[in-house]
Amino acid sequence: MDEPSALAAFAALSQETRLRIVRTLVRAGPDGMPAGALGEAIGGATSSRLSFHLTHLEQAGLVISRRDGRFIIYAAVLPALSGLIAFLMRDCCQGHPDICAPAVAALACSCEPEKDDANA
Amino acid sequence: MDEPSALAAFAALSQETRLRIVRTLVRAGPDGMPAGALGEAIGGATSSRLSFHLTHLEQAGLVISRRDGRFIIYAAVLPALSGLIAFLMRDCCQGHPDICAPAVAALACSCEPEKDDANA
DNA sequence: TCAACGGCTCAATAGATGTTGAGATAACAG
DNA sequence: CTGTTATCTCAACATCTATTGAGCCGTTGA
Repeated sequence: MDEPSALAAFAALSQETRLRIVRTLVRAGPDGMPAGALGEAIGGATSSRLSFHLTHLEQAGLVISRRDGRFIIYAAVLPALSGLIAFLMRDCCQGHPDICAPAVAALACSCEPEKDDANA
Repeated sequence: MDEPSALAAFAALSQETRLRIVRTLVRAGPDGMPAGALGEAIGGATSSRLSFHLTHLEQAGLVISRRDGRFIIYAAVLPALSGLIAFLMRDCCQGHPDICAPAVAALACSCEPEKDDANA
């Protein structure tokens, strides 16, 4: 993750429609979901607007697309998201992990939606 | 962390000068550094430009300021940064940690300044 | 082949954003 | 009190960005 990539990613995430798209795709998991369903999930997005934002997100490397019949399936790119924050937090504590430990711990919790379901 | 806050934070980070400010402050640690030194560290920022961006970052909750004599010291707000990615990754694996484990692991490594940073 | 459907592309418009330069404010030293 | 340093404020301008609506492309099934 270099500076231009990070800038592009943050810019992509700084827009309401795009942020909702990414969050919806994160929840959708690795299988992703088609553009149309995405539009319904986030609400009030015309075909053209949705396409514009999806293209923007794909160019920023935050989502990927694949065609399945007449649908186009989009999915979130999790490594891009984590790489983003890694870029931001790099050298955050200069060898003093106690400084940033709370921050890192908060991140790990985002994987556990309250239910302590075991591994898979 | 709610959606409007996250949008403001991502917008704040989507600008080259501001991203550099935040990263410089993250490296500077909890003690922060004065605006002038910050300007020299990131290069080519006039007083007015720097102030504009610092105000923007402070309103987004990513940095805080305090006056020390005739200096104004700025420092990064680490919880805001981690809260940001937690908001983004929430429910990322729906109870299947193996999906997002690599992403989370990448974040934890950002505390170790072992790898050489080739930022642009 | 055709029509229906899902999604994309394009150009124009309106709104948001960053930069600049001059000036103002606050604190310190003499 | 005066000058200097450090930083902020303000208004104008140039630039970038999002939205809209019309139209196009590819896939499917009869």
